[in-house]
Amino acid sequence: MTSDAPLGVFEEQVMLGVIRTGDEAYGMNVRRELERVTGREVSIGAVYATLDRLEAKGLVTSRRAPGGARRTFAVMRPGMVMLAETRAIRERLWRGIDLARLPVLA
Amino acid sequence: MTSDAPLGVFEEQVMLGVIRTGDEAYGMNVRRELERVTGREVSIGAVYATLDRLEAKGLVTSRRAPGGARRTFAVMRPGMVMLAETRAIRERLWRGIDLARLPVLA
DNA sequence: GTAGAATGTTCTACATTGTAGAAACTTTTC
DNA sequence: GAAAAGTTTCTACAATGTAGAACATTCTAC
Repeated sequence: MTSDAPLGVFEEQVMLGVIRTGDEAYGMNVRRELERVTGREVSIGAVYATLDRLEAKGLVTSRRAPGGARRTFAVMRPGMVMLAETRAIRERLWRGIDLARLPVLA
Repeated sequence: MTSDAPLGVFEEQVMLGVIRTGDEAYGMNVRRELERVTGREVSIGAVYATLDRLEAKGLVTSRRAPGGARRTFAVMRPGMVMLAETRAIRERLWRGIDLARLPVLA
């Protein structure tokens, strides 16, 4: 149940971007969605490199409409599991921490 | 308000580990806390390498009790800010996503 | 007080992930 | 059918993740 090798932060973001854009999840669109939601610039190269790596790991699939230019992606079950695990672990680490009530140095 | 360069996942974990262990936040202890909470093995080298990088970025400080062996760490204000930002962005990306109700391929 | 065990830190080396941007390819528009 | 717009691929490098052995310090028992 606990597949090893944690997701990197950008990997997680990209997967979430794919899920968020649903049917329309091709590279450029994922990029746009990520920029929209995070408010940060995302280079297109970064998106594809990450998508390719996720696909190589079997967390994501891609297909291209016959004779089409766009390559659309979808998150596969193992990807979902990874996302869930990643989140659960983080949840536990954050539990009980309230940054606002914390003594700070400098 | 939005300092650039996102935190890596292990960087975030280590900072949370430092916060969690409070006064007792020296390397070995942070490691133990991380293993306890995440349920995964963490190599001590990884912890220190990360701690050193975080210190180099000014997100964390360390000091050693005079003539003591242990080096204890604490998260500094910029580190807190980073943690908060990292979390906020992720929150936005996850908002509205429910992994349980999602069509999956394979 | 000293040898050995236990605890803790540093160092080195390499694997994986993050990132940018130009090149190449497709589709659309005129 | 050529230029423009949109999309993907490729290449190269930077930053982060990771392991483990070497080294230093403290503790314990004698």
